[in-house]
Amino acid sequence: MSDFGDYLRKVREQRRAGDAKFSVRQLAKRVGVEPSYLSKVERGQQAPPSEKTIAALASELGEDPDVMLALAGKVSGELQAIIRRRPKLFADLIRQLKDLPDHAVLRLVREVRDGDW
Amino acid sequence: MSDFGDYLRKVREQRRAGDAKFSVRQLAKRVGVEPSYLSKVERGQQAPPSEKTIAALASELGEDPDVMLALAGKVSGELQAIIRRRPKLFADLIRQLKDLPDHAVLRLVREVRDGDW
DNA sequence: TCATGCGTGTACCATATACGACACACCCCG
DNA sequence: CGGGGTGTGTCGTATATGGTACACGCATGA
Repeated sequence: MSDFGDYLRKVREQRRAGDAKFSVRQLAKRVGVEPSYLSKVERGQQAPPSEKTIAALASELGEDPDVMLALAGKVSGELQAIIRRRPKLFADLIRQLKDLPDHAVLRLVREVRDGDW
Repeated sequence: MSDFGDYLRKVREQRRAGDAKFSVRQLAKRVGVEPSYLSKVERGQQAPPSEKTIAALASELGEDPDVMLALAGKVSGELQAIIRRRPKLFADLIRQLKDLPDHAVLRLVREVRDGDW
């Protein structure tokens, strides 16, 4: 049940179909880890990498870092820092939004972006 | 520069002024850790405890767990799980709210709470 | 045939996290 | 003066995290 590994493998193989630069070995090299390590991660024999490594993978693969981190069971340190600055405020808000449907949350995002906030 | 330790000590000593049950030893016992450990945490000789222990401390002291976790440099696993379920949505929203003043965010919280969402 | 690249198996490891165990010196009060 | 409670110093440690190092067998193409 390695969500992260399965996803990583799937994406990498897709990229690889059109570009040999996406072999385990070459990707590992660009990302800065050992090929055997990356291989184990893909097969779920190894827990997902650190945030730093995941970010590098996402960047190389053209994927969303937040999504990949989520699959790894993590939340980016940057987001955590934002929350920590105003813990009550953000904790309340997030809990309120927990069960709201996507479109409602999205509406909020847009409202904030476009509004005179 | 131990934010967490200083805060903990301050709060505990306040409670202690009116109730001897808030000695290091007795609080430690209720919380389920060794007194020497708690003492070191208060003085910043020891990194802040785990989320579980912080939650127990907050509960015993009548403090907000999210605030104490924030002082410890953490974000509750519960909140992280909410974010992980819809990473893009929440990541976008949180980043948008990053520099908004408190009252604006608060307005949002209320809006969601009261609205026909 | 042989160098090159591929994915992977095995073994090992450095650092961080989150504490526990125990003893010591001090103070109070009965 | 002794028994209980107080805070703290020292030492040790189990587990998790996030990897590295190296070798093996297979494929492929020159």
